[in-house]
Amino acid sequence: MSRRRNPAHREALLSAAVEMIAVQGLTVSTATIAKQAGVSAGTLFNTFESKSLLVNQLYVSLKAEMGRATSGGLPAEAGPRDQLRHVWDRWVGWATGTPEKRRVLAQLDVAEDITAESRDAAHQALSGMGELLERCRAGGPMQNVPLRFVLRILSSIADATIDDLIDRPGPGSATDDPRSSAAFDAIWRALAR
Amino acid sequence: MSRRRNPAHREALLSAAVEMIAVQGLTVSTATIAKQAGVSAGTLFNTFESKSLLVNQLYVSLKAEMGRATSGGLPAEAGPRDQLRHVWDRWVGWATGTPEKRRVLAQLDVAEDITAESRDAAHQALSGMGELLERCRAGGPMQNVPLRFVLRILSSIADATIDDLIDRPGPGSATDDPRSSAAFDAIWRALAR
Amino acid sequence: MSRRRNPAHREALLSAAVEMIAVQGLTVSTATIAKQAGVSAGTLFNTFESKSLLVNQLYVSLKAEMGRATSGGLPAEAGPRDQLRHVWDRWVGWATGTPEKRRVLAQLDVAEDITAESRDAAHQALSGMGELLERCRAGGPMQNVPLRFVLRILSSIADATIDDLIDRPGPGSATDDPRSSAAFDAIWRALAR
Amino acid sequence: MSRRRNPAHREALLSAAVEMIAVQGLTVSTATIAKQAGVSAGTLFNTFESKSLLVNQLYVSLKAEMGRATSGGLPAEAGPRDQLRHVWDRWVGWATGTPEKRRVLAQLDVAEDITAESRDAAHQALSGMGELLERCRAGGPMQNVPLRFVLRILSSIADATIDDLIDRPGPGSATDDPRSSAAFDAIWRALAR
DNA sequence: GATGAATGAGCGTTCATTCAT
DNA sequence: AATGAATGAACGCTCATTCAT
Repeated sequence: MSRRRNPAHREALLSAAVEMIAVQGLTVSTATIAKQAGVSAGTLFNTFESKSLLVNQLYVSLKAEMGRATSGGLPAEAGPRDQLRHVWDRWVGWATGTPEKRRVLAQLDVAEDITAESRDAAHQALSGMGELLERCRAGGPMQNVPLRFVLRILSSIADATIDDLIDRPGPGSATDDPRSSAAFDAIWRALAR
Repeated sequence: MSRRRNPAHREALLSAAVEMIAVQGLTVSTATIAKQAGVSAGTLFNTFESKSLLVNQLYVSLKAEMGRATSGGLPAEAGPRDQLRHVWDRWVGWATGTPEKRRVLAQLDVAEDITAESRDAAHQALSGMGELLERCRAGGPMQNVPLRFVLRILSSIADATIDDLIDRPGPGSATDDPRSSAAFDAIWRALAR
Repeated sequence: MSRRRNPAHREALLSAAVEMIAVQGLTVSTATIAKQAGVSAGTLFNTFESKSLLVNQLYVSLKAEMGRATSGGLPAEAGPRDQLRHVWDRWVGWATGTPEKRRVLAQLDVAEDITAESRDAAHQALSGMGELLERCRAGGPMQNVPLRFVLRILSSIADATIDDLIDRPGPGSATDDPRSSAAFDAIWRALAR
Repeated sequence: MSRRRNPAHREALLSAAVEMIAVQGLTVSTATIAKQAGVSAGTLFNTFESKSLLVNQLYVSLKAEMGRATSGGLPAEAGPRDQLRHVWDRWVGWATGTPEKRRVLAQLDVAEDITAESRDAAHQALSGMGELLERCRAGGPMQNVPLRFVLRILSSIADATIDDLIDRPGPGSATDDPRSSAAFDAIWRALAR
């Protein structure tokens, strides 16, 4: 008999994990996650095999969601700056819109038991940005360091900006906040000729 | 006269905590830390009262060490750029020189049970940079966002740079690595007029 | 369908607690109780939530058992003296028949972490005797002190008698032991007109 | 070199033990007792060798104190009833006057690690009452049970009376409380012809 | 002798995981 | 497949006792 896992369980458990990890950290018990998801302790392990695997898949899944949220609707006609700004706005918008997920990702980024494979898979999520970034830095001061490094710097600035916007929300939308614009300008000045 | 408290224990425990947290994460057992420090389980609790307090004091102490490593020997005569570069080089040099401590700080930065008081104390560590940063951004594009935000961006770039240098060590010293210079240039372009 | 909670565990744990507390006192470890009950350490806490709760429920349960053992089969037609003697015989018979339970009750009676609620619940166990006692003392020398006080005196005499019968068992049945009769006579003379 | 134990330590530790056991039960730590006594943890063990020994000596010492408090000033000319009443009043007076000591004795009476030797020594404390009790019961209904048993019954009534007077203090002095008189009358009726 | 830091066995409790139902 | 009771290793922490000072 094949174990047909109920896909609704998978989603419910991942959502529950986000909610509970956001509040209690990675030390939440599997029992707490299962209860929040409305399934039994056993079902969690039928669905994910181990807590570690659940956490790894959550990591990949959140990064993928972030990639998806960030990449759509790119204005094809626009120049690189406007395109990057578009990505930036979507990035900031998504993350400040789901602070729990951002919070969880911040924990997973430094978590011990996220495997190298998961980290690789997660990096794919932003790989769509690679080509754009390449165009942005062409001829600029960061043209001679690895693209991976540029992406890392960019991500760190994005995360810092997002965390500041979450910790100290401004009066308007996060995307229009002066901090978001200032950070984007900084990036652009750092990258472009 | 009573047996005197061995002052080396405190340092030994903090060092052991760095070593073991770097490898196993914050979930290392107090028994493991004590054993690594060469003292008994009881002595850990004589010295720190709780694991949480040990971790908090470790956080404050590492941040303070980082602050000290970063702040000394500033060339008084030099302009802001050279001064900031001086700080940058020391920062990168210290963190790449003690990758375990950097790794532990990355975990503590997002840890659940670091108290607000500890975070405040930790922020003092970089406060010496505040005035310098103020001079660097004067008249520049980041003059209108909170200094705290600028510091946050700066720190995130430093951490990203350091982590990349640690993950993929270059052939020479970290300070002379092109990534370090590129990141510093990026910061300077982001900050200054 | 889930695995069903084994209802025998609760009884096994309470029995094991009686056996081990009788021998080692209230400081027995939960591990010892669980092992004696033939269940795992975890099951003890699935069943009772804390050691303190186990101990409280044991107290209430032993008092209730004592109440039940004491109260049945009262000869309705008989006079107060014969009725009280009936209760007395059952009381002495039950307690000397399960010296471990008597021993445990003696410890729980003075235990620090028996709650007021548990003590209240326990008092209900002897409340059935209240009315009978009221009839016994009517017009007698103890008619003007609180009934609670009379019950306390009566209980203390019973316990002292039982403890002596347990410590120094006589040749025959405890109920027929001259000490039991002497103590009952003492009570009757103390109470009745 | 002989270990001259400072006798002041002994008294201070026994007093501290009474105070702390009365509040926290027999599980008080030796450190707590030592601190309350104003001596170091080490001195407690220089003075008593083990916690168990401290507790045993405390038991014997409290019983002895009770015996002394109870026995003095017996009116030589008086009849047995008045003499017993004299003892009774002193007993109730002493115990209600030092409720902490009574509380501690109640715990020690059922404690696991009070040795048989300590219990024997403790019984000596009331042995002075033996002869008086013998005279009181002569020709009475309790003349044919062991004196030890009579003493046990008497003690249990005294303790029950004292505990009730402590738990629910009356308006006047404990000795004049109707419960004290009622209990004494009960004893007298139980004992005497 | 007095001190109190050091010790380590032992505690109550948790929780990832298993498995009978 | 789904359940949740059962498991037992592991945890943070305590405390009677020892021993260097």
